[in-house]
Amino acid sequence: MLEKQRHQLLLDILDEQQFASVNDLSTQLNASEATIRRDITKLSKHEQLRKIRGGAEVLHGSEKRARRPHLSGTAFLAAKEQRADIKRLIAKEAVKLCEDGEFVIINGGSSTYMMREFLSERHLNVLTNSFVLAQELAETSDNQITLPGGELYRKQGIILSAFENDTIQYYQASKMFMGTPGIGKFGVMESDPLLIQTEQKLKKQADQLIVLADSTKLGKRSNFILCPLTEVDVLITDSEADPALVKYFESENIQVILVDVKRAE
Amino acid sequence: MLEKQRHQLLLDILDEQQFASVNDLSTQLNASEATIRRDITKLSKHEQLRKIRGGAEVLHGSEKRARRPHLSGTAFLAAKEQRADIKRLIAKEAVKLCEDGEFVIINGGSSTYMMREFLSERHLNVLTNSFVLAQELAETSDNQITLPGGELYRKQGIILSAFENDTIQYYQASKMFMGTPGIGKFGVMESDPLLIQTEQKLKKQADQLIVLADSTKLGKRSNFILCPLTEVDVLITDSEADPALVKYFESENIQVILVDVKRAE
DNA sequence: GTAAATTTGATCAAAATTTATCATACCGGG
DNA sequence: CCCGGTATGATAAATTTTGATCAAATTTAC
Repeated sequence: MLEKQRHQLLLDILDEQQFASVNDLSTQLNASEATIRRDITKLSKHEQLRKIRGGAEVLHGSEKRARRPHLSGTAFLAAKEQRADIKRLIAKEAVKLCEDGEFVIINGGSSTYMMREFLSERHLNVLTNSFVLAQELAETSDNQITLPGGELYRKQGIILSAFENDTIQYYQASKMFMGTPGIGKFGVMESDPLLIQTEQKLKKQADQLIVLADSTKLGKRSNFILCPLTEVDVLITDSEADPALVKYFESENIQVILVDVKRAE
Repeated sequence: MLEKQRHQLLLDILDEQQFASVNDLSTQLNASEATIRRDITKLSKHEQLRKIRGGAEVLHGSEKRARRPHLSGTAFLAAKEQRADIKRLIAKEAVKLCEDGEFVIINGGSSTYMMREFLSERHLNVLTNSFVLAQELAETSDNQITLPGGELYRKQGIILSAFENDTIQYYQASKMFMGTPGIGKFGVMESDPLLIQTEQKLKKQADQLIVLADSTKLGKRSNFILCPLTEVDVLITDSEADPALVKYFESENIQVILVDVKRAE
């Protein structure tokens, strides 16, 4: 049987039963459990089903991908495909660091946007300047969502918070997750000057700064320095990171978490 | 059986019986009591049921966690269909009052949400606490959009602006468009107490207050008074409005605009 | 009030599931 | 026909879930 065919049958079975175990599917589709698992993993990445322990379940109603992508023209949604699998793993690792009930801050960007998938089952209090992330979380999760006030910046799908006294200053979070275009010895970079102010304000409200940056971002320069390296507590990147740089980051008291590239497709 | 499946069945059983003992469930679901206890503990953490000694009971009504909040299912989107044609005409009339380049404020609600269609061709600067309107305008128009900071209130698809000093106070608009559940001699009403503060703050920043209310809203009471009638400058309603009431509003120096119901179909 | 019965939470070993790894089979292009 | 890439099945190691046991806490019966 062709892979495509098997996927279709698998989805058909799920539609009828709501749930299906790996074992069931393996029997019904004449494939090994390993293959079924790979199928489920792949299909869940394309949001055709939900992967649960022991098998899979259907997505009901609006979770299904009939939904049009929000603010489809934003810069990062276009760039989203690049290294998406690795960013997804990094995002997964980031969400793992959270406890339910915790207050966290998440900035805009493609890496942090990937966190949406893993946040959907969580119950956190999230402050984010990412309008598109807020949209996703509003529709697919029960997380409490807080937005800073400001102007919508369509190019990036985020909210620019221009004023001194705003919602942000009333928020106190234990962690801030920050995606960045580059991080190196000079610090964490930002390419868009309009964002710096908002992101610096966000950072100020969190106890701990966690940077998400795949290995291509390491040592990369960009236009502006957002903050020095000393303010970074944790860096999540992938296993292709230059070991010398990783050592350097660690010597700067940054906890470096590496996700395995090979696990990405 | 899969864990997730068992959880689902457990909740189904509970829905029917209101209460179920650990022993019962263990028999019905073919699982040990230890497992059932773990299930109950987990589900109660997610606020899907209440854990009580000896078993579990359902959560009724308001205790229940608002079910998966598809913003598309917010209260007003459900009510949207009611008198949609008339609301649409009222919204059209409202947008006609705007000049390109103007700064306007729009509150949340089904009437004002209808403005999206007519705003799509315009170039205004819009401040709105309606998250769903902001989404629409972001995707279908070039209007400059500003949002107040605050917490997302899924039930109404709006942002609750809880803090004194926030983005709103920096915004100065020539007009505010306000949808309301009722307007009468006592003033403009609001049914949801959580919204009053935000809407009053919004109102304060606009020179002119324009109320959108189809004829069924006229003379209708609701829970709370948002503002007295003296603060209303324009009322847009439909031709089925009680002429006596219209006269009264006009005598209070309110400009009443009537849209022809017959044009709606 | 005390004793008996029941329920609970904690602990731990067994069972099931997932992930990681590898050898093999398959496929289309040189 | 061989080669590189991909898909598959098998296996081992790591992780999670489960069921059983038991002491502690709570309720019920007397």
